Amino acid sequence: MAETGAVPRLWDRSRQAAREEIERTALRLFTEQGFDATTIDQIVAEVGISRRSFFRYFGTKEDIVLGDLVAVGRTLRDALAARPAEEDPWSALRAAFLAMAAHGPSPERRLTVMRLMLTSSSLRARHLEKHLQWQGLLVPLLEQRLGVDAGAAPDPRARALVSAALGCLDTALEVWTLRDGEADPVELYDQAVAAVRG
Amino acid sequence: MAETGAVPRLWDRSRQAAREEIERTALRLFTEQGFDATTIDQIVAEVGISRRSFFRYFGTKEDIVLGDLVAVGRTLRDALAARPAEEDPWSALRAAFLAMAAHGPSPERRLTVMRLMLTSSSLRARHLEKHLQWQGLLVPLLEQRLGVDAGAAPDPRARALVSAALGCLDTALEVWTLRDGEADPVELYDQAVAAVRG
DNA sequence: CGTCGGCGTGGCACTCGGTGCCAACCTGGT
DNA sequence: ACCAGGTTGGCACCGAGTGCCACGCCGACG
Repeated sequence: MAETGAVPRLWDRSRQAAREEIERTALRLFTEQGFDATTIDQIVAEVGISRRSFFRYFGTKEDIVLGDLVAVGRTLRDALAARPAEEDPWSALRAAFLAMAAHGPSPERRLTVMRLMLTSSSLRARHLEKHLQWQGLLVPLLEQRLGVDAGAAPDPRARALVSAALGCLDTALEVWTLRDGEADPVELYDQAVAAVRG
Repeated sequence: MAETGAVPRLWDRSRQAAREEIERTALRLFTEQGFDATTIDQIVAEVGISRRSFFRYFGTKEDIVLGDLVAVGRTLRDALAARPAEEDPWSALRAAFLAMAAHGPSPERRLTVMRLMLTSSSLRARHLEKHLQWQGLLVPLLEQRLGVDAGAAPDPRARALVSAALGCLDTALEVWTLRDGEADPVELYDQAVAAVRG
């Protein structure tokens, strides 16, 4: 009860190992037969754990693929908060995305995940929900940056900026995936932003 | 077998009436107790039809609120296709949105729907899926407009533009809802676009 | 007028994702 | 040896959907 999160306790390691084994097996099945066509029962049968235990590692089936959305959102928010206040919104958001990307998974894993996302609409939907969560974290920071009065009537500007920037990010990653990871994601993002700001 | 869809047959009217009654009852329950907390069983019990029949009127629970996403998408695509080819993308998309809005529901109904959407994440997710469908319809038109070679490697520009514009639309409607429908949605949309293109 | 055929409907059984609850168990500390 | 916290698995259960089939209403046709 005294301490939480600071010291990684012993069993954390085996727990992490179990998580990773579930993840590996599940991703293999997903790519083999498709995300929607793969059932939880299949996964737990191959891993050798019970259905019930599976849900102690992953809250939902989509979480296996999407990972910890909240944690990534927090690093994104922190990265944005760390940018100088005078920086214009698009530059600040771009820098924050770059900082987040540094903490992300390997390109191969990201490619696998993105390929799955392009084929399963339920997965896409959850992914978009994640972006909404991020929006909730980023909008206040951007409103502060724009000098919006927090007490006044809701203002569309910060929301629209965050939404557009996340849209550019998604677009860049989607095109990157369609090109089998051959192109530079940052360049694709910049092209997307340039087209939007036209 | 000879004819489909052209002549509205007799029973279409009562079928339409049934649909509307389900819709009314469901929307009332949703606003009273929340979307997620309302079960299909509750709805069908109040309307007096069977569970099985409900699913012949609405494919999913979310469809009651969201309506026919595909049909709206088609009118949106047609409206965009009808714009002159020289028009710049943002203006063309704006005009297409306005044309779509003319075919939309009443402001009260839209306000109810939007309020529900702001409270249920599953509803939001399906709504975003709908936008993805729209994106699939609009992107080819916009690529043609931008002179993108359809056979070449995927290009992020048209995708980003559509995504950003839809984001602005959503933002405008969200803020409009947060202001209880008092503001002018078109003005909010223009503010959103201006902030993005800043 | 009787019957045939199409169509909506209801009911049943089933799948799948997800949750609450509880008993068994392992493991480390006293 | 015993206790406590945490893990696991099994069971029952819920809610959204789907496939299948039998019933019943209706209009058409002989």
